[in-house]
Amino acid sequence: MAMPTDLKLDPRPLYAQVRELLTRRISSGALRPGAPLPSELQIAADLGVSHGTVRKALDALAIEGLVVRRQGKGTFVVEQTPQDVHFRFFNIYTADGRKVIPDSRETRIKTAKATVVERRRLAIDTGARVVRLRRIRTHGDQPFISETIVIPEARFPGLAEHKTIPNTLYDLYQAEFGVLVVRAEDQLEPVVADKNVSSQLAIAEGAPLMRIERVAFGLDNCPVEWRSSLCNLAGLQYVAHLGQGMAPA
Amino acid sequence: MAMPTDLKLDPRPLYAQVRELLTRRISSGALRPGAPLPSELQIAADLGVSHGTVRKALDALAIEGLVVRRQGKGTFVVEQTPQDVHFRFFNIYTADGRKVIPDSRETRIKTAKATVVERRRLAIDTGARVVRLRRIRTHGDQPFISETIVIPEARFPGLAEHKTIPNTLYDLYQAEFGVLVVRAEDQLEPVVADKNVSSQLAIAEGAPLMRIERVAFGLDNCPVEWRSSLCNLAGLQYVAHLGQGMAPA
DNA sequence: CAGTGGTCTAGACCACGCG
DNA sequence: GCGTGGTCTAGACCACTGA
Repeated sequence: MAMPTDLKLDPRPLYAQVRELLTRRISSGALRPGAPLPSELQIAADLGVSHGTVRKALDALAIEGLVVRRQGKGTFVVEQTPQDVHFRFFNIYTADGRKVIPDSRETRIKTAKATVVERRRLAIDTGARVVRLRRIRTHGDQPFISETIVIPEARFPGLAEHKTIPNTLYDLYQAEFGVLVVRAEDQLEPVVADKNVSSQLAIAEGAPLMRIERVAFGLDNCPVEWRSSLCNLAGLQYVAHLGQGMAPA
Repeated sequence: MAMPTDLKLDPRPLYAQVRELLTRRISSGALRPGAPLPSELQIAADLGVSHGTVRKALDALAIEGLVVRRQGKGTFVVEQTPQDVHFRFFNIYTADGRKVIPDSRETRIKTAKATVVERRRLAIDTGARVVRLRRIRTHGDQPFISETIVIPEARFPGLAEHKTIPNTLYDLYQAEFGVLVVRAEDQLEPVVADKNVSSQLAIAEGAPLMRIERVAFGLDNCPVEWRSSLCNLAGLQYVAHLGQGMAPA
């Protein structure tokens, strides 16, 4: 709770320093998912800054989705539920605008040395090992996505030995490994089904598929997952929102 | 500048009322694109609220992209340039991560009574007329997108008579018609090229294409444009960002 | 230099959740 | 009733812009 390297020699605004300090406490695991942060007045007193400065830092964390504020109760480290994950990171809708809720089957896990592509996508070193997870996702019992998920073994020790893997992964990442996914980038490309995937998804060769490649980022802004999916949308649609809260890079 | 219906009977927070009042002044055209807003202290004095309250309202408008703040100079109504539009609303990248800068050719314009689909997408009434704009977009002289753009004639009177149509439209919408696009929703779907589009884009029938349908929304949160594009991405990628917020310090 | 937005403070009161 | 976050005020000082 005490002052770390003390304040005024840092040229950045105070609220930015407070924000970063709290971010570190969360990413380090000192504040667990679901845990309450100290109250605004408490933090202000601890750090020797004013109420308003702490508020500005907490508001920023709330906007980033790192923290949840509840009037009358307190401020809590976000605890991703399968519903949260699905709401924030799943973008496929039916023609009448309802979100698709997929299931998973035939999940297989292996570990291996990372390939060149995997190392580049995940920004990891030569020789590092990864966990590869392959599965088929279904919508109303129809298989429609074949996906491969790759994560660095160093961040997820022991995941490959898990007996059962849940349908949504990001809540598992947070609860079991303290890895909070806050942002992701999808790259989309239309392709035609080859022989291999057409048998997996029970469709004709040459049918149009959507290839989605995603890199997901953690609190430290480093990649924590790469996944590549082939989707037989067949009347479903991938929906992207543009223009809200984007700032020039 | 005087107080309109006066403040305290409105149950909403003061800053929200200030924000809405300024939004109305912009969308009504009382404040033109590029025009300076009154200074924070001026607005505070005019409305009889404090500096901080005005600031909170202006910060919100800046985040929404409605307004641009420049330290030492003032706060200005956003003036969309072709570069802004391209940055915020164009999502196609080359394999090595550079944004594609397309050109347009063969632009054709007609007006007509809106079809059922157009009426639903644009939320306009039976019998309303629309302007339809068709064009081919190119990347390095290669045609790669065939698109149809539909806008309600009521919001864009006389656009159909324009001799020349620029490459980016949203800056034209704002400068000529006072329509500011602040948000859009893209629906993506992989398809295969039929005979018609394959000749337009000089590709083989059956080649994989990306179909992108977009509805763009104005300041009043109503749809102002519907566009449907068929894209021969051919190694290019559509990129979508998920989860809010950018990099920690 | 005066005027603008950006940061920070200290304190007030309100609205909510819960015992 | 008490502690929480949510709103609002009044005033201070800094950093930047441009005449």
